[in-house]
Amino acid sequence: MVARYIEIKNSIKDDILHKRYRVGEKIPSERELALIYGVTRVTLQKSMHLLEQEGFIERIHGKGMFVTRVIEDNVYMLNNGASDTVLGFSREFHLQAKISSRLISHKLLPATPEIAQQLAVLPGQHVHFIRRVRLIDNTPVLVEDSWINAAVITEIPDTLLNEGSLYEYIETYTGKKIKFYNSVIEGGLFSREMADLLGIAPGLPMLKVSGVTKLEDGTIFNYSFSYNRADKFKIKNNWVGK
Amino acid sequence: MVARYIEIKNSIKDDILHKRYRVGEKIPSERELALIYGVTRVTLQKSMHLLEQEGFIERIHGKGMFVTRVIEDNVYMLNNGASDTVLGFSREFHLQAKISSRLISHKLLPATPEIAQQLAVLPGQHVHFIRRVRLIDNTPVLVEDSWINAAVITEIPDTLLNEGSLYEYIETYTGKKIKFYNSVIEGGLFSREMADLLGIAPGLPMLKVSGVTKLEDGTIFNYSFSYNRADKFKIKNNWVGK
DNA sequence: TAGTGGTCTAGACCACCTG
DNA sequence: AGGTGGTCTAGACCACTAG
Repeated sequence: MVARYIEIKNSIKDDILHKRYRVGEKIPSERELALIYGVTRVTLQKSMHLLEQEGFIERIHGKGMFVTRVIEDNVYMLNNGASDTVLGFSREFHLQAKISSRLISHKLLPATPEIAQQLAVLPGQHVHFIRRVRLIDNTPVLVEDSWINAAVITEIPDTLLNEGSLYEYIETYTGKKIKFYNSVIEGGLFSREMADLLGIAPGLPMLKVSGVTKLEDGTIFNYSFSYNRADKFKIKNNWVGK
Repeated sequence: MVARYIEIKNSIKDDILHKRYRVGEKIPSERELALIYGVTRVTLQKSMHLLEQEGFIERIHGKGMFVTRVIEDNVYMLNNGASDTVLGFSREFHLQAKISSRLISHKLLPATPEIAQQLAVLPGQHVHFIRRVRLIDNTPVLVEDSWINAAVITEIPDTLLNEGSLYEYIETYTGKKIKFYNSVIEGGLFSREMADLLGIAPGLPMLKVSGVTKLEDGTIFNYSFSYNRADKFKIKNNWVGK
């Protein structure tokens, strides 16, 4: 059950990605597009506001809507903001490159006070601890530590952690979509331990992303840290006023 | 002329910040709030979707809307996403701390091809080059290089660059609001040159933010790089699905 | 079943931009 | 003046959650 305004947004995004509209070009007005797609202006506006937030168009009062210059790059974008859903690493990049993982550790542990607080469980409750090195085209690019509430996800097969998408597994396992991802990004340097796992020199620059992931019903299931090679990742940020 | 849904959003945000609603607490339903504020549900929903994006509440289908745990921290947040407008450094932090600047350089130069492309002007057109060290409570925390289209802003007083808010000056100068800020965030290490300007050791971790700033009519007026001490700044990221 | 948020309609008027 | 996006109304029905 996909909302009409999402379908329309994706349809127009497709038109932009397939160059049916060119960069800088004016696309049809709200009233025209509403007629074309057979919806009211309110619905169409929801689509276009989304598309603006995702950085594909600019809406300019009195003038119209224009296709934005798209940033191409040779590094990967964490959070390109161009998705309706929280995808996770595998689903985010699997179309662009070969994604794989090396499982370093997977244990069931009692939650420390800090972990318990972040996962909104009682200290001592069982949580999965998972450490993985993640690779793009067979090059290690990041280390990820995840704590997962074992009351939400009892069983996590190790084969999945080496190959599949954990987020996809959790969505099918729980029957709920992932909706929230609140994260904080910091800059830092790779420690000896992390650098060894990635096969690089310690002291190189790192982007650290930490945060919690929640299902659409508000359940927190994941608290994670990822330590990303700063030469491999950037973060895009499309700020639109009002 | 402030839109009603912005007023309502700010009113409820205020209620949260002043603890009139507590963390985790359920706030009144859309229908109740719409009645209270004397608007329709559609208008009220615009307010609440904004508030969700800014990370103050979570909307949960079938349950209600809940106040989110607010992250407190001893470092400063670049892009806390909690503003309707692009504020710039001075206006972003002046309520939290004493903000000042040290003007290192201010020249009028012909645009290089790269600068010209970013500012959407012809190479050789005049642009302001401004380098400033910016301080929070008298501690240097970042170096910022800005290129500003001199066709949009002819005159920039040096006193302003040492004391005031450049963005505020530009909004009054042009009579237009700043609407777009498209930026890219990277991790890196401080070079000798930058470290000397900040009075720190080279090789310390840095967050580099580069991007262009536009007015509400789409005019690009600023192309800038800022080099931020990674021990002083973080970036918050509230991802909400759909 | 009752209450919640999610989506959508068919209008209306306003503010901004261009010729 | 005519076209554009920005805001807002007064409804309606659907999907999810709880008791």
